Amino acid sequence: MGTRATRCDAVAESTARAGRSSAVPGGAARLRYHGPPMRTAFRDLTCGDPRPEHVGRQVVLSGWVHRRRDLGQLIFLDLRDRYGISQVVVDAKESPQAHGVASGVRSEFVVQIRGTVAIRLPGTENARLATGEVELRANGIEVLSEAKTPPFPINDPDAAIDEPLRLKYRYLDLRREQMRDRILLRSRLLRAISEVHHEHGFVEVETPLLIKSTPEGARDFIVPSRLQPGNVYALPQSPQQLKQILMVAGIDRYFQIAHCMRDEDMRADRGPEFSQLDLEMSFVSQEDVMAFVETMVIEVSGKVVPERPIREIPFPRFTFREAIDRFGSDKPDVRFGMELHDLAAVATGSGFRVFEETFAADGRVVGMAVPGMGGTSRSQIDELTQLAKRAGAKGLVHLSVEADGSVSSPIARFLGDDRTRAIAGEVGAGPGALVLVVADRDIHAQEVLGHLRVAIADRLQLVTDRSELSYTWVYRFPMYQWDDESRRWDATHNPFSGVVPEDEELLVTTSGDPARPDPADPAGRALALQHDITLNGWELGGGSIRIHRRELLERSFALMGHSLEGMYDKFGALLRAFDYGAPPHGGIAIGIERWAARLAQQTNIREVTAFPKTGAGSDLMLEAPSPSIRASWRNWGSSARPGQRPAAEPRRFRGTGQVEPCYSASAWAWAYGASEGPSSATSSERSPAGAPHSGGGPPAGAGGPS
RNA sequence: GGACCCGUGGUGUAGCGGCCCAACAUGCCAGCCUGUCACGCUGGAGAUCGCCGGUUCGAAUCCGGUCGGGUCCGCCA
Repeated sequence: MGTRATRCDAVAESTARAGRSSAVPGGAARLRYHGPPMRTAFRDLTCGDPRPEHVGRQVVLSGWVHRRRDLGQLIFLDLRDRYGISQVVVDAKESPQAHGVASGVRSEFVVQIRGTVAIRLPGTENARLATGEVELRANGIEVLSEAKTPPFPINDPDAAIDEPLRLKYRYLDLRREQMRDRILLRSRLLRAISEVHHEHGFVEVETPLLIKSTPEGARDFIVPSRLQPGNVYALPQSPQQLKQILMVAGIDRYFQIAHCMRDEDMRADRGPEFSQLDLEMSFVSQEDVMAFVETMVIEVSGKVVPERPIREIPFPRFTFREAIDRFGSDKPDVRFGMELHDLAAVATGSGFRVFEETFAADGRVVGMAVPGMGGTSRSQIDELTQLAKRAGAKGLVHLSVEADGSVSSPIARFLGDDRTRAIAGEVGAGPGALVLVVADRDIHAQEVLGHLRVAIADRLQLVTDRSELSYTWVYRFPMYQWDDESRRWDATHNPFSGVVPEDEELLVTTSGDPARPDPADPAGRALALQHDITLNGWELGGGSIRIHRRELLERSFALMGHSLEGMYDKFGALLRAFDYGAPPHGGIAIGIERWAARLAQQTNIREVTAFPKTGAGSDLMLEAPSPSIRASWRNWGSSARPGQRPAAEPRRFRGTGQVEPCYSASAWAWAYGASEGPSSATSSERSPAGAPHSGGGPPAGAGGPS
């Protein structure tokens, strides 16, 4: 091949370069790029390369015009590529050709510049550029591509830009420094994950994207089958069943960066499609899984963001109960205090109706001290109350501890001074503190306060070291939760989660009748061998040790009101696989977007996603979803033909004049109607990052946004 | 499905019943300028204030609806 010689040259160059760099072991040279050579037909160096060592060399650079400073006979061009920025000096006296071209060049033009690397005049060095000691004295410029004026500044890192604009012109947004850095960070994350897993003997296996629909859990994205008109595939919500089957296949240690899709509403930390680090191990205890994952997470963090310290190793572990009781969340942010306190001891028998009714209904009264907020104004209290109500509270009680230690509160006249003081004491409120109290049903009361805890910490900026990585484990989740509406037990995680050994008896001994679920069934108290990992108050991922024994699995399904036939209908492949010798196994799934976002100190996964979708699921750049699919209907078979056609209604976009299609609810009703009726069980790993969704979803026929 | 917030020259904002056929910054265009690095200076073009309807003598401004975007609840583990 003609490329052969070039490649050999390239390798030689690479070796020479690496040799130079390693002459400064561990020094500044480590920060420089010295991977594969960037020398190509269009350039000798990248825009991040030029250094004093290149002085005197005639080189060619190619890149985008970052900025132009035209001083008349002298023009400065900042040339940019993803490696950095180099200053080019164009002197009319030195090169009339270059000067002529440079006068006509504009921002974001792509140009190729030939010139000599020169040391900068004394006093004109730019310490803010890695290449700032030198400059390229141009003696020839060629415009490779002209460019329109961009719709927003590429060269201003501080510019606030309209979100839809960024998404529509994502290729321009990605040219910006911060976005480039985040994409590079995500790339390093993926690479580190791959390296660490291979080092630990994991096998990378890809699983299919066209799989079987499992209507419970999150809504599936559906793909019609052309070869089997009327039948549909589902896109995976996670490779849960497949990875367990891989364990039965003897793979022993599996990992994959898996693409997952869930047709549910978005949040800042989840979207309709996302990537997860999916892994599974055989012949392991929960301790084995947690130990490996912890090691892996520490190694990966060190490779991706070596400058960021991990707050605590080993990672703090909380049972679900402890996390809820102390932090009001199953993803506790432990970087600041303000822990919750149960007030049963001091609030019982107070005569205050709200408290009394709560206790009578087996609810909880919990409180939290906010240091320094004692003098909070009425309007701020109202704001907090609004926050609490939006989090689902019925109300918010507050007490103020004055500077002299006396306690005042609107409800002091109901509680009496002693009791009021006792509450302040119980939550550890010192002088000047504000005490917030919520009374509600168990877990809910804590979660409301937990919500306030995080919001207040955010406002008061209680996290002092934002660079810290604070990982925690949360485990011993309840296996099931009773759903009052559907009158049955639901898997808290997924139906294959194992039960802690001491609770196995609860499952085996009770007489669950699938036809009549019982909220008092002692099996409902069972705790799962489930483990979630969190980072800085976000759930990164979750997993479990699986049930690999048939009888326990059947019992578990029965508790949730599912028949054996129902199990086979949905999980036949896995259950049949279990008949042929399943090793004990377990694993975890970690959301790549959430991890990358936290590592990049971002609060929204869009910031670490190259091409994200909006809250309504649109891709503003590709203009997807589009109505062109209408032409494919004929291929989807007569049984799939909708009664009413899903109207793809054109919507006009602000400022674009483009037509944005969207599907009406009838399209979804149709798509889901084409699949079979409701059924049971989810296949998804619990809360895998990017964008999870699942759980007692609507019956298949009713799916879809209404 | 629900709540809240946002939408004004290319971009970011100000204006929130008449003083606004809309102001500022930046960008853009033109001219001048040989050491700039957010270059500087001079001049210029550019918006009927997302869209529709209503209230009013009068609407960017108030009200209703709608579209788009964001955050949160539900949903999703």
